[in-house]
Amino acid sequence: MTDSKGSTRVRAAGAKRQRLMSAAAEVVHRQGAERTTIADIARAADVPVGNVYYYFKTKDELVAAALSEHARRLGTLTGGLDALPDPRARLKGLVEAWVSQRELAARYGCPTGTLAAELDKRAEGGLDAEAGRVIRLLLDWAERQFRELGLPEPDGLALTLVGAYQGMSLLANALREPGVMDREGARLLAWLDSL
Amino acid sequence: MTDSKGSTRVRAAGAKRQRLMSAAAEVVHRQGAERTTIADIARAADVPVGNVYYYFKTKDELVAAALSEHARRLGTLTGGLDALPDPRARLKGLVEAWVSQRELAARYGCPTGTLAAELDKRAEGGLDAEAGRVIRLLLDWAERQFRELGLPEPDGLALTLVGAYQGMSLLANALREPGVMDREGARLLAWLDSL
Amino acid sequence: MTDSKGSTRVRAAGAKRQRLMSAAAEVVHRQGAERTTIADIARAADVPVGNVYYYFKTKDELVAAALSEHARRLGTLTGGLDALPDPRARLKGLVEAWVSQRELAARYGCPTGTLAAELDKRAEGGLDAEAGRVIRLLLDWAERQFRELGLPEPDGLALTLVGAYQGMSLLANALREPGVMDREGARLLAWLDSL
Amino acid sequence: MTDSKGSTRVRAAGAKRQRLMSAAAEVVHRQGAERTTIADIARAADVPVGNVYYYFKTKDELVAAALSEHARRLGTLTGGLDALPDPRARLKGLVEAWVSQRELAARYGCPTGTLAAELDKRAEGGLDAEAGRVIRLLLDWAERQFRELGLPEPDGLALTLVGAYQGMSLLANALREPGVMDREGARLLAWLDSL
DNA sequence: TATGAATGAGCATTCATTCAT
DNA sequence: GATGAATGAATGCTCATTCAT
Repeated sequence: MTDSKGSTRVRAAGAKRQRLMSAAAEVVHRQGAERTTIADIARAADVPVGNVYYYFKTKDELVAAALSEHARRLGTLTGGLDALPDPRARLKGLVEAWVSQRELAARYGCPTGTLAAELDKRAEGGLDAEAGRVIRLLLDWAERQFRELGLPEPDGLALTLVGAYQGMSLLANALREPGVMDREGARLLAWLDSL
Repeated sequence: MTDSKGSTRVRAAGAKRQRLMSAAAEVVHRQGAERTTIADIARAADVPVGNVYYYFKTKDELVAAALSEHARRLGTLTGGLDALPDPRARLKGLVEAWVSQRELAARYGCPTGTLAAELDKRAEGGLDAEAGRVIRLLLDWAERQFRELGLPEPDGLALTLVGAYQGMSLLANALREPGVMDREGARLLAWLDSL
Repeated sequence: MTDSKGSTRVRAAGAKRQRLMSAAAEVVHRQGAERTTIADIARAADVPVGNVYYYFKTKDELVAAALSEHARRLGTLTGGLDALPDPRARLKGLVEAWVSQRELAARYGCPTGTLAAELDKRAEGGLDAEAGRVIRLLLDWAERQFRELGLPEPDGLALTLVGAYQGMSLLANALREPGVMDREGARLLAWLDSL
Repeated sequence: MTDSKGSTRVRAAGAKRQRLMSAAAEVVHRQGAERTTIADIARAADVPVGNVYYYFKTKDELVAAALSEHARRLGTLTGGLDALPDPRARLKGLVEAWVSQRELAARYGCPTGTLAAELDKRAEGGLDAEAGRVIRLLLDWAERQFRELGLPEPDGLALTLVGAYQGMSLLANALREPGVMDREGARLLAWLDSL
């Protein structure tokens, strides 16, 4: 019931860190990593600029944090889908989740995909590999569903599915047409049913 | 055979501008628009920094030039394919061209796609729409082929084809696996044959 | 006598800002706004260049600060004169103050006047109007004195007085003759007595 | 009657030079010397940038040319007034000429005065002295008229007259009020009559 | 002479990162 | 831990001047 100052502080500190990660995820998705300044993120998280460095030693660490925040959100999504008994239903649920984000996708693209594309242009840091790892998480989850369905080459199917998602997000974004998400989403659902 | 002084100068000037466009296309593809400095492009084109501004008034104009250079190359590619009598063969030729670029795609992604993703995060300038327009060129070309084949919803098929390309490029890039291009390329060829 | 850390910091920060304003006022008066670089002001204020932007977001803001510094000094001058009981004595005190600055005027002109002339050539920014406002302060003060003397058309008299000051400063400056200030100053004193 | 190519060329060259001087006078008056680029003047004179340097070796020479163009125009004005039999009428004619330029003065100030103020802030070049010389021409002319009227201290009267002109131009400009020119102009006319 | 093109020094501004308290 | 302030390297862009023809 009582909170020692210490634990309050720790909790507050943890909250601050989380606030920074969340803000980083949002702002970086919207503006891209390169155009996002530490000050942007600090402002969004309502944390003084000088204080950010207590939680993240470099900007790259903050970008990595944004990435892992997106991974966490992806985990929450697939974790929820795992409750469904049918693997096919899980995959279709994933596609439906994508389509439900159509507006965001048309405006800013897939958070992980666009970040991956951006980070892959960097020579230094190793952040590029990090983005690949998050995408691999998604691929692995999809592959598990396809395998559970007993389909051949579940890894190839996962590649096709996730590739289609990245492609449709990019097109919706580049053309600024959320409708692309609906159209391609419907096609993917039909495809999943046909397997 | 002989060159008047005048035409030499004009040709040289044109050559320099072309050299800058080409350099911009390459460097921007490799480093991204944001991380590319005017100096980078100037160095790659072997042009003094100050002179770049004689040809392009702003960095944005140079990025636009890079984009249109990619559009030009795309035009060259599809223009060549147009010589083929069969639309299906043209589409398959396109996919094969994509696959043949697997190494570049795995390292830097699709030039137009990654640039579109980057530019779409900008509020100012009209550069974002510009990238969309280049992608639309590709979509339109593909749609024409599908229509010539007498297939229903040629625009949707084009969306699926180009989307698959963007997706596979992004995955190959994020995972640093050129093999993705081969695998998905083969699938696309089979799909085209099945239509 | 003792300074808490906080107040020291605040005072130091305020002192730095003031130092920048003061340096800007001086350097801009000497070199003109256009020929003055941020580095010039930073050097004069003994502040690292990059730090200047913590206090003033643009060069224009610094020029505006220089202007308001001059307005402040003008306010100090007229404020001191307000202590005199006789309005005529106040006006003559103003003229005497001008004459006492003869060397500075002959070298660099009236700070506000020359700045106004320079800024009025700019289309952008609202800085031109700003200079006019400072001059209006002087006009208004003079008008109040003339009105208190019960003279007709006090605004016209103020215009004549301030105009004469601007004119003599400009001539003294253009001819590099401080004597112009003495000569015209004496005439103004006689004129004030004759009213 | 016949024009050899040579003389045509010379005449054309002279015309070009004059066009440049005239353009320089106008543009520098409007934008100030510092904000005026060689390209601005070249454009206004319809002369290719590279060619400007054939007529004026440096930008400073062009500014000096602008100054001497203003001196020439001043000479034309006073030369015209010299035709009047009465010196007082000449002086009043000068004031009336000033007032007739009220709009220009309110917008850009006196060409010579503002240029003098700007150039006097320069250490190098000696252009500053040049501006003083043009103003001296005006002072001398006015002094001659006052002397011819048999008035004491004609040089002081000239100083007062020209100073008033500079002052009213500056105020009209700073306040953006052409009315200042009318008001002070009327006062000067009355003053001339009272002498 | 005429002219488009070339050159490089200089400047305002941004921003990640560090420091002092 | 918290915070405003400090720091300096980097970058886009301008422009007077020069060059090649």
